[in-house]
Amino acid sequence: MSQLSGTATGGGGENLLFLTDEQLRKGIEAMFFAYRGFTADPDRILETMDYGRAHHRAVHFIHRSPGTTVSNLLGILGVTKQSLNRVLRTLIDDGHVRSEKGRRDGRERHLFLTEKGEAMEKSLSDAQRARMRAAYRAAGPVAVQGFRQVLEAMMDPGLRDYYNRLRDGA
Amino acid sequence: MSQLSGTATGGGGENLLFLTDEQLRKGIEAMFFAYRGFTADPDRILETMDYGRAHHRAVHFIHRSPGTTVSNLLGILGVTKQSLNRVLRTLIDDGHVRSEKGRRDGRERHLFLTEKGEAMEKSLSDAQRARMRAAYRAAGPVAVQGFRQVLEAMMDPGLRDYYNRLRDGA
DNA sequence: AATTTACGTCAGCCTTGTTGACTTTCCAAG
DNA sequence: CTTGGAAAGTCAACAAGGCTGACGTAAATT
Repeated sequence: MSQLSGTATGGGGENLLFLTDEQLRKGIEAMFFAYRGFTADPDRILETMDYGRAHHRAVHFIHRSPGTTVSNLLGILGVTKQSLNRVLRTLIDDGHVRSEKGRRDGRERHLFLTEKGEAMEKSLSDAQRARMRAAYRAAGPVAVQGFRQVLEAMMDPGLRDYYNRLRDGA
Repeated sequence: MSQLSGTATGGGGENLLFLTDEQLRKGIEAMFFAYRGFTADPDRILETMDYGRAHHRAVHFIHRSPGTTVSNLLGILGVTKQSLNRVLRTLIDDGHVRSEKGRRDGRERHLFLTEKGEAMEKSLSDAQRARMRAAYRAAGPVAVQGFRQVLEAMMDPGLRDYYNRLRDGA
């Protein structure tokens, strides 16, 4: 590490004019530990119902975009249809998701949460939002703005498009 | 969505005085998509060497804290010793990691990267840092500050302690 | 001397990802 | 109207990487 960074503000080391490997490494570790926290609460709930993170992801995006198709979901989640199908199968069998044949295009299946599914989604996202809300409150509005900016810049372009399409109401 | 937020700045909707479920959901999705980007580059490299994310995590923290013990690593990674051992076993067999019996406490095993291991770590972290650096550059120093603040607030307290201990040089 | 700690390992199980092959259904273009 | 290709579902087999439980060994602690 160069002596140059010795001039940065003591404790925090917030001088980001040059992005040292040190500072980048801290960001990497922050992502790692924060993601653990991010998933911890829903994970605990999912465990009690014999579901996993994969189910949560599917439920989240079906809730977010009711009537979305399977191939749409495949694109968002980035898994194979066999993998998704296994998860979707159990969700449908358990009465959390309803699959409806497309009226315009009969090959497509449009996915919806049932009332039961919506209730489950709510319990999962309530837990996740609670932590997010606490973090937002603790960090403040300016930090939240920066948080989102950095995350968006980290996404793969293709996924960023998905993200923005969702954001603007797909 | 209440009409009240209609007064927020047009495009961004950055009024975060009340944390709506909408805004929190965007943050949740941002975490999801960004984490995918975060792991994408190392994942591609790891694939070529028959390693997975688990190996990357182990290598990262051994590089970060050379001489760290197995139980230390267990605490940081939050997996069982059987799970970690499987990964560690292959890393040692492949000559990426060296395990050294403790001199003060002979029960402990201190873990180090070999030269080969350091080289691998560098190729992985170079890739990950490149994306992080680009994101930091794109978002700017203020955003980076906020990014870190929110992430830290999202961590579980126990993991936050680990994070800070690492941060301040363990 | 007995107990506890740190580590390693065997065996078996589960989730969630993968590939490959095959079928059904249906839209659209020739 | 036929045919090609897209969307979906399914079967089978496999791998990574989690997990639990049980057991063994060396070394520190009491």
